[in-house]
Amino acid sequence: MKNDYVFMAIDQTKPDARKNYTSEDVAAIAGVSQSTVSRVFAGNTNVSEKKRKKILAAAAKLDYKPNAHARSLITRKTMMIGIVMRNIRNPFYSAVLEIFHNRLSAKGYHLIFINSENEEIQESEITKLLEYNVEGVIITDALLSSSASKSLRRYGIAVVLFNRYTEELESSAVFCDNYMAAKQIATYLVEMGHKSFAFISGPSDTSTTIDRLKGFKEVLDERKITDLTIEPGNYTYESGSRAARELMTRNKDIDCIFCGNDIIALGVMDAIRTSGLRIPEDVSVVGFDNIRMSEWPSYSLTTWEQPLEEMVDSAVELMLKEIDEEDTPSQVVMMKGHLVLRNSVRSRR
Amino acid sequence: MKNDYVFMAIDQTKPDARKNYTSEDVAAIAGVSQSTVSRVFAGNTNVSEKKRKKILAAAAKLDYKPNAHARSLITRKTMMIGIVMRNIRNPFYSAVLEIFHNRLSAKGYHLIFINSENEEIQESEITKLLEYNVEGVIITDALLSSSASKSLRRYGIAVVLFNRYTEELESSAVFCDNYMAAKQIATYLVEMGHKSFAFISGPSDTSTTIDRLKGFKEVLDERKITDLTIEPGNYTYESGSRAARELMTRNKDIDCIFCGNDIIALGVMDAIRTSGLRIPEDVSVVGFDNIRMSEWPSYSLTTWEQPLEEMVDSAVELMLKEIDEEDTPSQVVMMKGHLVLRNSVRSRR
DNA sequence: TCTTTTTTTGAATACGTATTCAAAAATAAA
DNA sequence: TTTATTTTTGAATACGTATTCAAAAAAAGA
Repeated sequence: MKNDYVFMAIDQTKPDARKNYTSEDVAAIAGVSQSTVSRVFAGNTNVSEKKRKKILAAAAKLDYKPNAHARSLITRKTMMIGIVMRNIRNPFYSAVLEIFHNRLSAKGYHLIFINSENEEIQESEITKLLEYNVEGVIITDALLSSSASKSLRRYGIAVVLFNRYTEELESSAVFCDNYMAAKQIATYLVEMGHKSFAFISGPSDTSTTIDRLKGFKEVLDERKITDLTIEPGNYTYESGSRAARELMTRNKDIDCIFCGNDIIALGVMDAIRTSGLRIPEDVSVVGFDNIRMSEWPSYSLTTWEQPLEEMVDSAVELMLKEIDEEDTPSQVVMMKGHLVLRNSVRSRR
Repeated sequence: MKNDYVFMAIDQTKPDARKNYTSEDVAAIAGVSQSTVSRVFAGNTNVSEKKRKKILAAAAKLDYKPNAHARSLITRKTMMIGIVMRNIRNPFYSAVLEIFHNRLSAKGYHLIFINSENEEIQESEITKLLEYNVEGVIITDALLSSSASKSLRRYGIAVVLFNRYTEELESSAVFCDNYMAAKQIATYLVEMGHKSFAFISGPSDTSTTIDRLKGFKEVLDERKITDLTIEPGNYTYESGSRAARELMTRNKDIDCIFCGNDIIALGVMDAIRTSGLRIPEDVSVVGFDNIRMSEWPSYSLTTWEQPLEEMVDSAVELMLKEIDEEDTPSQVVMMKGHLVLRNSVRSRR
């Protein structure tokens, strides 16, 4: 009963579902050969103005549109790019998708969207992309299985990892300097007088988590601070609040928490406040990403801004270069970003 | 200086970028004809087990994958569906995208993702989809221009509107019964003793906004309540907080706000709290959608749940039916959903 | 005017697959 | 065994475009 369907049939006379018109049909009407029609639509200049006019008129009459599959069969250009995303529900990646789409569609490319749950994209998930002859594949927040990577390389398909990095795959990548960022965050927290530290990670085998933890720990080690609790998470709100509850029941003294990303941080803040503690008075929280929500007054989260647009621009640039030029070596671009100070951290001095 | 690039060239010897193997190559190795190879990969049963084995072995050796474009050229099935979305940054629609992908990819379809800023999708935005011969187009949170709609119909492409509806376009649609939902919400607020009402709308020409406002107003009219302020918004957080500030400077007495969607409601709540008022003690707030954030303790928003999964399932069902069957009349499915009570509304009795 | 050069054009072909149709092979029936 | 029937196979073709190549037309030069 909860969700009743209400069907209303609309009487609709469909126009006779005719076969799609082809360049041949246009040619017949315009009184030219198929070749000439093709030349017009391929942007070839060697067509007399008179015939071009005629052809365009005929095409308009039929609402003719060239068949992209037939075209790509012969040009070997599909103008399609696969984008494989994990975590599309994370606002950071919604934004990533939007920006990638805007940039690439401006260049005439089309995106085949693939959502994956896997930390490591399997070959089966991309064989469809191979069958469609995409010219490139963008992978966000995930890695490729080595067989998938090999397959892509075999087919000569450009690959760019976004926000992940691994030496083994030998593919291009764009990401933030997570190591340096974490060092800077740790330094900031130490200098604000914090004594007892916690880090809530993403999946422990991701480069982002590894680098962020490494940088964070290194600074504490330098200062001979040993009071660091590491709590596992998986880059979701729920894992953040779970981790925070866990921390609070086990260790009452923690005075600052560095979260693997913003969405974790929001979960952490909500859980801490629910337990009756205040932020930043009792506990300081720092995130990573600077998603839009982090500046909402309910959170006002101090966080690390990843230069999203520049990162995407850079990834697109790498991708197009790999597509256009024959033997581009894979490149890695690391960006800095910067700390955004808000109200989730307080000095403890 | 802010975002320095750090380039590291990785020396990488690409395997000789060879031409893709074709069914002909596989046939040569397996010692059969191209036709037989094709039969194996098209799932045709009339192939002897012996040759099938040989062919699969040869294909595996070459890492052969059939060319989807050549295939679709002849079968007239592309297994591609276009999904045109507005507002992908709204968590509601991120979820929509994820679910559509999961359902459709399970059925073997691939999504071409298109992001649009427009309330009304223009023909130019979908000509690419036509060129690629997508078998269907899903439009979320937007409508089609009449020429775009005509073009799709001309090409015999299935169209399903998601969360929007218009009689003019004569296309299938799936959406919530916004009118009834709004009536129920209004009734609830009235019965909780509220006296001074506000509605923050989406774009004023969208069916969702029109229906929600209509239902809401109708209930107030029935009860002879005239104290209703309508504030324009555009289904974003910012428009929500702006509208709330506007309301509060103009009208101090408002004791409840019905928001066009959840993301508006979050903006409203933050703005109200920032001004020093409390929710629900001073003002009640109701949203629409039941996105995940609405249950976060910082908000705990009372809202209308749209049965997301069922809606997508239904849209997929309509789409597949239109694709498979020749002359399906367009259908409209309206779902109910239900009110989710949380802590953003208080009784004023 | 005629010749040479350049531009425009169409016929033919290739892209990589699925499918038709008739021949060949295998199987069943007699 | 021979004949009838079914299954498997390959040659040929179609899908709709871009491109090559040679011929035709137009323009430029003499």
